[in-house]
Amino acid sequence: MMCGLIDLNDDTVEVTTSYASPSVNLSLFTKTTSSHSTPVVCSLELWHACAGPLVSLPKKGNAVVYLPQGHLEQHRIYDSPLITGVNLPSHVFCRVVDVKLHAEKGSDQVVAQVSLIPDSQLEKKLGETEAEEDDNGGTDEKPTTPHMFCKTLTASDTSTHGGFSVPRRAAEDCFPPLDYSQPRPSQELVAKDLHGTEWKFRHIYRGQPRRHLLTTGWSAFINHKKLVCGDAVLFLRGDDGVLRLGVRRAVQLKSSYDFPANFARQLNDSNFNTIVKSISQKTVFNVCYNPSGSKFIVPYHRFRKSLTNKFSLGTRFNLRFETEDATERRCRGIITGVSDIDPVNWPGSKWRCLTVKWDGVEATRQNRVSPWEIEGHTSVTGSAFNSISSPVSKRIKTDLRPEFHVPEDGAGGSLDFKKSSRFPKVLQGQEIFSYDHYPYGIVGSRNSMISILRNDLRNRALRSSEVLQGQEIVCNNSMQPLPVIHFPNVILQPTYSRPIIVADDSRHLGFGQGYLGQHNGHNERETISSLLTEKSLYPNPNPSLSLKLSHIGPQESVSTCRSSCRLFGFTL
Amino acid sequence: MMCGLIDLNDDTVEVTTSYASPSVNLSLFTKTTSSHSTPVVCSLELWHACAGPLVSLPKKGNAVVYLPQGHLEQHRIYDSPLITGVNLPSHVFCRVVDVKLHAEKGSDQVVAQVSLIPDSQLEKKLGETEAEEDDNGGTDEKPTTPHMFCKTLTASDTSTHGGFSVPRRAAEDCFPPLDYSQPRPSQELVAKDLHGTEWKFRHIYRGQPRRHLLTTGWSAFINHKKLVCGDAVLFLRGDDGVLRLGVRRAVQLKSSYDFPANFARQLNDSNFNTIVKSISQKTVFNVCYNPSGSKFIVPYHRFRKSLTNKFSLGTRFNLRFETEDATERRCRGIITGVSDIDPVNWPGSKWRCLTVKWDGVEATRQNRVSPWEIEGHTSVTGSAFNSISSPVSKRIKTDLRPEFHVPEDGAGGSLDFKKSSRFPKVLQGQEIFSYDHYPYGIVGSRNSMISILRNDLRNRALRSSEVLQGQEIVCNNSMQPLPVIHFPNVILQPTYSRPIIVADDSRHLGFGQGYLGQHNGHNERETISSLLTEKSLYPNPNPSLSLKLSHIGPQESVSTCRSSCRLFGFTL
DNA sequence: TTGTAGGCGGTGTGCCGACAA
DNA sequence: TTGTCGGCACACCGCCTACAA
Repeated sequence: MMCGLIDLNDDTVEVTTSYASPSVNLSLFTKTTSSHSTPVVCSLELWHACAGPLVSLPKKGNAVVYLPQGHLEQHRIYDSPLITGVNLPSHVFCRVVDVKLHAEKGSDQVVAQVSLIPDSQLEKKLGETEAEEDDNGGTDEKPTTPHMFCKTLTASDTSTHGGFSVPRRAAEDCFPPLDYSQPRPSQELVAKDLHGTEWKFRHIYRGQPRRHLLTTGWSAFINHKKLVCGDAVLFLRGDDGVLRLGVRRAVQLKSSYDFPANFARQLNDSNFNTIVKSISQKTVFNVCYNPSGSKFIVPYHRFRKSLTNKFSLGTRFNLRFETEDATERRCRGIITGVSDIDPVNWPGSKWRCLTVKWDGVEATRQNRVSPWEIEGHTSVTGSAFNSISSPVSKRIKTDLRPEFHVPEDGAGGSLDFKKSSRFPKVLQGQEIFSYDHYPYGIVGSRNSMISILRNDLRNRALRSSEVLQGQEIVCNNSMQPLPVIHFPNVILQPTYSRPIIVADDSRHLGFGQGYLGQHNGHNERETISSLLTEKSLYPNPNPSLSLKLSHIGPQESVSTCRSSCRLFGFTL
Repeated sequence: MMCGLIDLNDDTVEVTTSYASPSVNLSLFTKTTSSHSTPVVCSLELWHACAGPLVSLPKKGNAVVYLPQGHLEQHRIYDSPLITGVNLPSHVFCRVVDVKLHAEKGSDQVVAQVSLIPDSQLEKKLGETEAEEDDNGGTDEKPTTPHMFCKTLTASDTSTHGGFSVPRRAAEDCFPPLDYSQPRPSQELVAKDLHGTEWKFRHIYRGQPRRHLLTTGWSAFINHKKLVCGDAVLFLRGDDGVLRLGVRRAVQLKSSYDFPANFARQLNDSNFNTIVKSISQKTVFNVCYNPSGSKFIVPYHRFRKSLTNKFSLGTRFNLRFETEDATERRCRGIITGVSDIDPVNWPGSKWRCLTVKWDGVEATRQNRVSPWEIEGHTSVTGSAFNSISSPVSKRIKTDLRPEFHVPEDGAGGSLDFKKSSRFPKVLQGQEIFSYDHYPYGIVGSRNSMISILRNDLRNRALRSSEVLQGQEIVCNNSMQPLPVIHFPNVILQPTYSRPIIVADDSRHLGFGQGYLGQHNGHNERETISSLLTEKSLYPNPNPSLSLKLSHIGPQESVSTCRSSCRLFGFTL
């Protein structure tokens, strides 16, 4: 289920050592890629822009430590029968033979395929205080200034009712100029995604006051990528003049029909037996490295440094991490213990061997970290949480040069990893939602994600047999099983004439753009689940998801809503 | 990708010999079945009705011959690297341990899972003239008379424009009676398919003259099953009063997204290495037996008999077979040679070892048959092709007892196979199309299959990324890549105000029910392929498959057709 | 008896400017 | 500057009868 192969090699340093060609069978990969036949020469920038600011990748020739334990954790095949009894070292010292960038077909999630070869020389050198290897840190960072912007999709952007509202500066920066002398200038935009697929949009400058809009073509894009309110799109105009676009999801799309394919691919591609064999024979093996998953490939220097660090109980530390909305954040904690997380299978492993206690509200974070993840207590002024509490006035920032910043490297010294530092702040455009600044949007807790709805629900779920998680099948007025979403303790409310969905603690969870019917009026507050059941009655000639609304706001008559729905993924 | 497990065992004779329980890992099967959680107690009749009149299945305890060569042929993994070098006997004598009936999830195609155990006793007995084993031929055929009918779907039946026209006798025979005293009597029908899924339909008796119709719910069924004009549905009311319905496709649906799953399942389920191991160790193994594929499980007696037959060159023979429209037919030929089809891998195999020359128009059939497939020249009066040339006056026949017929067994003696002889003629309802009797339908050559079209094409292909075979992706007026079907040498024509699709030799291939627009008129006859390209231009606000029409019939103004399309599978 | 055509109401989609935050 | 709303055009869906084969 992958395509859009991106060869990173153009951009990497020449590897001084030469390695044998990979011995692992990549036939599955090759087949799948060729079956989609996308010989993509795609933008490295786009991959990194989609990956987010904190994603770092090893480069060809780098020395790294591979942690099988973390790899298994990511792939959730920890309890697979294949794995038990594997006698693998918990830390495998390797050279990076190759790095290839991919994007998952269904979700557009970025993935890197890293080819590693075990290098026992590295383990021997562990104790030595040799000079740092020439990893040639950032010298090859071409000072390209791609014109790009990233915008969190609003309810209107993802509604079936209209198109995409382009921030003015973004349009001027990234899109070809329009002839503003015309009354309604417009042009056709063509943008390539990570897979090399071309998307065409009508770009028009109209309205009073005038603004940039993407109209025709936008809905198809939204549908195809299954984007919902709260996700973000990014446009990027390279020096070659080619317009590219990418996607960053607020919640990782775990498409029901993607999962098995991915699972199979992972099992095949990084089949653990193959990896075990390769490691014992010191031959090249491939791992699929999902940057948003667990970081089981660690720069050698960072790992070595973490070994020399003293982690006494009570030591304070910092940890940088990336939130789901691509914001880089820090949090602080205190080391409370050192112990194996899995003493049976992985005795002596450093993988998440530190138990910690987090400061403040971060207490909900998992209480284990790996030594190389944390940084010594550097004096950071300001609260670690100011990005939450401070009002964010702008939702979008174009990539202006002065805003570049090089992330402080703290104690880790990850110079041998290529950071996505070219677009460090841009992705912060995906701001953390707050009621104050995003009144009709989505409350972005990781576990509450509602989008604007429409009848696609029916099309997609019924015709394509994609039943979404959390849905129940009930018989509705179409007389066929329809997926119905249960919103426990959620109340549907209208805002003006269009409904918004509100949790019973009055948080706004989203709103829809359906039409309010002229049916029997209702003023009571009722939960949606009951309403769905009540409305799922025969006969009703036109099947649609019928919801009753409670009364709120300036709406006089509130009644049944024949909702126009767009709903992709959803947990509550 | 299977569900709808049907246990045949209730209906089979008690097996006298007891066998070890299957040693083959069925976990994949079990998992998949349970994941769909359809603990179906489903009708054996329905399975056989869907399978067609000529499908025969072995029963528990039967003696059979398994031909690995034919198995591999069916699974098209003949050239798989897994298979080379396998040293398997070409004929494996087995006992049937178990038979389980399934239906494929995507296509509703019937499949049987047959568990076999090698039995060397059978091979030893080959030469003996022992009394026939008690296979208990047809004694357990309960004289149930299920009320059923099978109807080939018309263009109107599959159109988005309306519902399903139920033949009167069929409705009276299979559906609960309506209160005809009412002006428009109606009821809700619930019917279970092979998977146990319930489908609900509004059954109404209305119109002038009055007729039975299925309205609400029908479109959803058509969509879900991806049925097109030319396919057939069958309804069956069992003695338990439960209404069931099945599907027979005119052209086997090779859904693009089903295929990989099936392929994987087959590889896993009847993994050839496993089978090879089982045969050498004489343990139970499972094969997925697709009755419409190659018949690689042959009744022991039939196989033995075929060995004793003398097939001298020039011998005339009959062969019964099933056409794609479920009609049982015969054709005649003459034996021209005896030779191994694959002397390298399967020397001495009887699998399709006879080369033959067919009489008349059947010359296009493949020129190899297996000895047990053919029957000696019995005196059959009438042409072998009369079912083609004779006009078929009725498209539907209810299952009236007097119409039962027991198929002649010819020389094969397949008494130890359970035949679907309960509904021998009903499925002939899927008649061979002819222009005379089916003027607006589909010309049913195996390689020309067009259905009514609608915008589902866009929904399904674009949103669900199901691109149909034979389609090309071009940019149309929605500004996104849309699948566009190329009809070489095909001309679109209107009939009254709705278009029909006509081949350039003036055969009607089908028709659509789109609305004719008020755009630029065209009277020329043009091929669709060029029209599609021409109309795929920006700007056009409402994306749809735009076709120009040539002028024909009583339509005054012929112009661009914003077609309402339903198109599932298609080759031309 | 039943296949197809035309009528028509309901509703979803998507482009537009108005308006206000 | 840009998010949302109401209006609107238009196309599709599906239920109905008329008519004719």
